Amino acid sequence: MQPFIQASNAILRQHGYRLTPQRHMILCVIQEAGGHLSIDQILERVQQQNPYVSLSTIYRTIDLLKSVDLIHESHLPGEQPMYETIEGHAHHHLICRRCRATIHLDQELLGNLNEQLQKQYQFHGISLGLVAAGYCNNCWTILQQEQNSNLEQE
Amino acid sequence: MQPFIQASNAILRQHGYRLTPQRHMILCVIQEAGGHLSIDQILERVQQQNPYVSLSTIYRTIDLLKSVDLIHESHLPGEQPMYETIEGHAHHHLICRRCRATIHLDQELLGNLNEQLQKQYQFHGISLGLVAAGYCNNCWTILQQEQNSNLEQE
DNA sequence: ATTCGTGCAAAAGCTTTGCATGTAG
DNA sequence: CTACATGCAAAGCTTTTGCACGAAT
Repeated sequence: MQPFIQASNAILRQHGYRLTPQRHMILCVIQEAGGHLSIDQILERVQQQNPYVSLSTIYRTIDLLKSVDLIHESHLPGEQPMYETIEGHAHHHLICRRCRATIHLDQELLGNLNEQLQKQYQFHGISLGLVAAGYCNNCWTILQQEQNSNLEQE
Repeated sequence: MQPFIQASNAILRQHGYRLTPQRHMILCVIQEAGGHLSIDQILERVQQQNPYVSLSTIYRTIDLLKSVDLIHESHLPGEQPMYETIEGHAHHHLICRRCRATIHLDQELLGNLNEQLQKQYQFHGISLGLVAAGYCNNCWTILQQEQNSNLEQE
């Protein structure tokens, strides 16, 4: 068994939950994807292994995994909520507004911002979420071309 | 008329839209609030001025204002989407998970992150959105007390 | 006259819940 | 045996859409 699953099992048991086959599948699917998965995508991939897993189980499991901090939810404006495993460190995202390509950014980018805010505003248990949206080089070029051809038509 | 409304009007007209009474009210409500407003809160405040404005108008107007970059949407996991005016500069937030107090953070906090990302990933037109969520000092104290009394009951 | 915007009501999603059945400890 | 999990179906929300009326150009 993968160490990731062993660790997850331990955490679940600490909270009084069992690692059922469904929960196991869902965890594996999310981890193997590496990146963001929506509820739909999780359902689809889980059902490839067992078509009888229901959508409500996905929802309930996601809630449960969130509550014990095994997975993290991020919710970009205009998008479905996405889920990914946490595995110890937070991460941030750089997204292309056009092709939706997503680059994962390192926690270090934000330096000591966490402690800074904690001190300055006396907040506790701060979690940071950075979303950077722009246009990747490729899409930027395409957009430029589109603009040019629009101008010519007028 | 406020300069903010004049500017908004100009931007709307540039895109071929009109500044209708409803759109005017919605813009004012969001700007006057200063911080984050949800769809519900916008509807409530708009209807204090005119009870016959419908929810679908709020949705449609919000979509339109987003599309011309007059307002910005942020969507924290487990919360409703929130809206605020942009007014030329990005801003970031520190939010208390319990009392919802919102502190506006300075753009400078993120330093040259923008240029850094631009160079490193060759992205263009990057806008940054930082959301920091935690517990303010007051709520943190209250939560501690609640936890203690829960333990005693068991 | 024609295009744009709104309100209403219905429809469409997405998410949660109640309940009976099944499973693990 | 008891508590926990699941699947199914129904209910609950939030958001979007179709359509007819009204307003602006």
